[in-house]
Amino acid sequence: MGKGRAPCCDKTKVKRGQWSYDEDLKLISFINKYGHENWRSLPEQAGLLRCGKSCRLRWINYLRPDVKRGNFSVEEEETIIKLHQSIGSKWSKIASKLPGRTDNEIKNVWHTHLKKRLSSNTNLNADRDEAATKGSLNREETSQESSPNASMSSGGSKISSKEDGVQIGQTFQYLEGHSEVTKTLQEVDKPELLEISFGVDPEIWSFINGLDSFQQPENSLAPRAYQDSQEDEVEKWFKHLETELGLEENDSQQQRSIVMLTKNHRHHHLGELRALDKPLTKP
DNA sequence: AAGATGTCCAACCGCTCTGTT
DNA sequence: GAACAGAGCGGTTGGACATCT
Repeated sequence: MGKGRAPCCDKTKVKRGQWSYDEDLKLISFINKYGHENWRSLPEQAGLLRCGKSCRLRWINYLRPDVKRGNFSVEEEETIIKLHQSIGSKWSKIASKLPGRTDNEIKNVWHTHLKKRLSSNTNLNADRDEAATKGSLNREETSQESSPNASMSSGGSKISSKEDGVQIGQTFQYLEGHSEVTKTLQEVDKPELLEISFGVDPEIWSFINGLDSFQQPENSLAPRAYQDSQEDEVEKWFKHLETELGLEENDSQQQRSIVMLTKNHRHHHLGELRALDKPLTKP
């Protein structure tokens, strides 16, 4: 045992800010191979210039296969409100009652959405109408076509929409500590996620520009079939990228994880396209 | 069209909790 | 029981994006 408390990391030697796709791939492939027994030593072992805490946060809040993204259903929001009233800002406790949701996400939703709603008006119904018209949280944009439960991949009826390569409901394994955990793939591939911003290496764009028919419409709420065809293209791109990064493996578990990652990331990239509002053309 | 302002969310910070020696 | 390391938690912030003027 050393003396005094060691800093969690050397701030001058770690990268901070937005995670890159490469970093995500490294982290997810490392955790799939070796698990995350020790967050402190993980970054070095995984070849990441990141603080262990940062890796942990990234994994838990974003890369973890069972993390559910997208809309909070009315039921989920009401659960948050009720639990917050009873136990206060115990976000991790609240998160434990909402499968697939992270404490950070719940906290954000509370601070940016639910708190205001409660303070301005205690009438939930009136506020829901307001939220719907304002399109708050940019996730309501598809609310007309989705029932409150439509965005939930757990709790309600099991969604089994077919996705390219993976399907909702598909099970897969990954390591958590020393034990192998089997998880069911939840719906993370939501059109509304196109709004999420993501920092992308400019070189990646030059590669994307080489892809045919990968053009983002002005309206990100494109028909589902259109998005699916785009996703096929992006899938090809990610396969190429994995090869380039030397992350391609025969290990089926890892491949599944990478698919998960790519499915998360492609939304970021699509969102980026939308943000840039630039047509992608062949060089 | 462009600057100002508002909103949202990923990530960081620092503290507390828990397990280990 | 004390001291420490590592993990977890909750508050806060910075930056990207959206909307307003």
